[in-house]
Amino acid sequence: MYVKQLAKLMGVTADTVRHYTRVGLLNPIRSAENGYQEYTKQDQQRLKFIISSRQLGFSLKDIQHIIGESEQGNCPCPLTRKLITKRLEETEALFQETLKLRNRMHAALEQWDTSADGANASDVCSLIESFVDPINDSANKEQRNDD
Amino acid sequence: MYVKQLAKLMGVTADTVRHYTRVGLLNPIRSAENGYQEYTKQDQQRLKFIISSRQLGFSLKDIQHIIGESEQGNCPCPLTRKLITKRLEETEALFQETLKLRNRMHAALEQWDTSADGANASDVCSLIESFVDPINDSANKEQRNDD
DNA sequence: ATTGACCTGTGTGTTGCACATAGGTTTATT
DNA sequence: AATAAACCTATGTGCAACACACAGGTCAAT
Repeated sequence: MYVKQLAKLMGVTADTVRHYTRVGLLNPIRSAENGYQEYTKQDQQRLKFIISSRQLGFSLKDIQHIIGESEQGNCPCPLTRKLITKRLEETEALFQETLKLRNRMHAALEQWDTSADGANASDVCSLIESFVDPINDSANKEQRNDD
Repeated sequence: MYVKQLAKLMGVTADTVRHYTRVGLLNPIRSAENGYQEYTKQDQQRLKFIISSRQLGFSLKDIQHIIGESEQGNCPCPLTRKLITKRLEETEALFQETLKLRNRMHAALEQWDTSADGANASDVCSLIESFVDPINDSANKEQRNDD
């Protein structure tokens, strides 16, 4: 089975399969005849595992470590638990940051709705330069208490 | 003013200032004496603009375009409005994806709380391989209607 | 034999910096 | 003045997870 076929079968791109191969997560056999990578059922199962792991937020390096543990005969589950805890913290942080960014962007669009282009004196773009974040604005600091 | 001083003054790292310089967003003058980059008040204002723009979700390339418009004598505000609309869509998408990922991770931790390590037959990690996403599980599809 | 469609591996680009390195400058000390 | 320590600089490279461009190989139909 060549790269494209495996990719299609598993619902990813051929480039993704090649990438996993390059970093050593998949180990196809190089055909002596045409130099193509031949993927086996094992690779297919492995790819399935990678996709599942990615969906749970593990990095490719995480997956390498987990597979490494397993291949050394150790139970990888403790490592898996430890890693997902760390990734969850990161995801939580990203979530909060993205939420705040989204709110800032909404606030900007609202402010810009009622302000004409180039109304203010500015050097580059009056919209951006005159935007004031309603959350971090010092006039609103009475609402918060974390400084 | 050298790179470190400007960076400290504006609350970013020297590497960040160097990066902005490398991509052409800042235009310091190279001292003929020691080869160092000399930043002026103009660069300082420009950096302030960049930081504000980044906080609103603009990419460095967006900022380049906005500045380019401004330097060509055009009002960059229409472009700014257009760009932030696109970025907001992306941020919204990222937000939703991050939210779903977070939920999946929480669900996994819950499932794994009550399942012992290596309890299932598996090839790499029983936890990951036996995890079933409660949202995308076919048994729960009656709750959704988007397929 | 030849055309065209499709496939392959390899190399490079993407984003926004952080880090490593080698060397220059400044300050303090002897 | 010489020297050492502390600090600074520019430049090159690394990171994550692929996507894309490129040159060429393969296969079926003509």
